[in-house]
Amino acid sequence: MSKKERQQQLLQVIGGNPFVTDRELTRQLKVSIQTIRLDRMELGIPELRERMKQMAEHSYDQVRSLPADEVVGDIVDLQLDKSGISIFEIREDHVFSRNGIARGHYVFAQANSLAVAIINDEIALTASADIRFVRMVRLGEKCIAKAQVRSLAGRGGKAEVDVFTYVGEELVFQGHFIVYRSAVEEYSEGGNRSADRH
Amino acid sequence: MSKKERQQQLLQVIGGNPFVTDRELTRQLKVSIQTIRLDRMELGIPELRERMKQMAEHSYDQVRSLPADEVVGDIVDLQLDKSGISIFEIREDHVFSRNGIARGHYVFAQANSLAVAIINDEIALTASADIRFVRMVRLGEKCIAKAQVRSLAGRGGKAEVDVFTYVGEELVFQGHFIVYRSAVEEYSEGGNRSADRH
DNA sequence: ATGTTATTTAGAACCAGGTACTAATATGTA
DNA sequence: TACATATTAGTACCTGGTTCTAAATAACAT
Repeated sequence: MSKKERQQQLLQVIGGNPFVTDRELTRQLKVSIQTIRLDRMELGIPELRERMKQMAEHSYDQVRSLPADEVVGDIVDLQLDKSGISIFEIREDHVFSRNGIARGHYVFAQANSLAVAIINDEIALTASADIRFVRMVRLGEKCIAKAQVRSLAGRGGKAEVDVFTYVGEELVFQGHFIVYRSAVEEYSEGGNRSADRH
Repeated sequence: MSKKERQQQLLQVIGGNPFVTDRELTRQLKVSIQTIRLDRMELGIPELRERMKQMAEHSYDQVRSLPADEVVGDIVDLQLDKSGISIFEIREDHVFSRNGIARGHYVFAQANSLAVAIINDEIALTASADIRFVRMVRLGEKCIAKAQVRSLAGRGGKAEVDVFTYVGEELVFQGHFIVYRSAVEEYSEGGNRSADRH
């Protein structure tokens, strides 16, 4: 068996079972452990422990990425159909554990929540958005999102809301949201709106 | 600080960051490494490597047991730098209580997480996104997000990822993500990590 | 065959992050 | 004071490697 063939097989075996040790590989491929290790080097395959670590980190980040908590940002100022401000502090839960940089969807969630809350209607849902993460946000930083309604189609139409999020003076995020609004009664149980928005 | 208090703190610290070594724990709890180890014994907390192994096995089992029926809120298929699938079920926490419609940022979060997870680099961050909420998603519905990498600029560049989210056959969300990627070496312990993922 | 290069194997030193075990030293507490 | 509990110290050992040097083997052309 040629070197290339063997390395292909190596990729296959480790692909099929990433938890295999070099010693087990020597049995399957019938070469010395040094050869296995040289092959791993050449193929850029990390050692078993590193493979497990990466899988663990990946899945750990994954778990934390499904936001479990409801409220994203405290709305400190709200003028319905006009403007609003929300504050959101980046905590451990909101960042990648590797580097302490905030996951984008938390920054988005703050802006989205604000864009929806600002609309004075029974139902307000985001229809589409065009967003840009201007700079990374880090653990401990306080994001201040400022929203402005740009246009309001009559009842049951769409609204356009711009949101700019700052850390201090610095712009970190900007988004242009199209928000559906309708006083449609299909779901409303007649209560006054706004109470359950954040 | 009493033994019980310390052990409570130990549980907390390891719970908050399972990747912590005993040595780091001595710094945080201000006791000797032997005490840390005795505490771990008593509490039945395995060593760091075992913890990582268990996490890795857990996620690996989930990935390879592609049930498509029962799994909730997780990545069920992942081909780094190519494509991925994630499933997320909308529960009470994720909807407006008034009408049972999912808040947009949860749907976005699923897509964003997937778009970032799919990128095979040390650091991957969303730079910008263009998204559309095609139809409302309701309480109890299962969102299946499918991501495809459309382009990959060389190391340290940007990647474009398209994500389409379905409930059953119906498209509910679509997004075009620009994801920053960099193999910044500050954290990398060398080696590419593509070969060992299925 | 001879020299040349590539490939494979061997072996020793070292590392992280532990376990297992023994023993000494606090710190209480009855 | 004596005894028990808690804490610290230290050593030997383990796994699954890395790094390095060096030798043996194979492959190939001249």
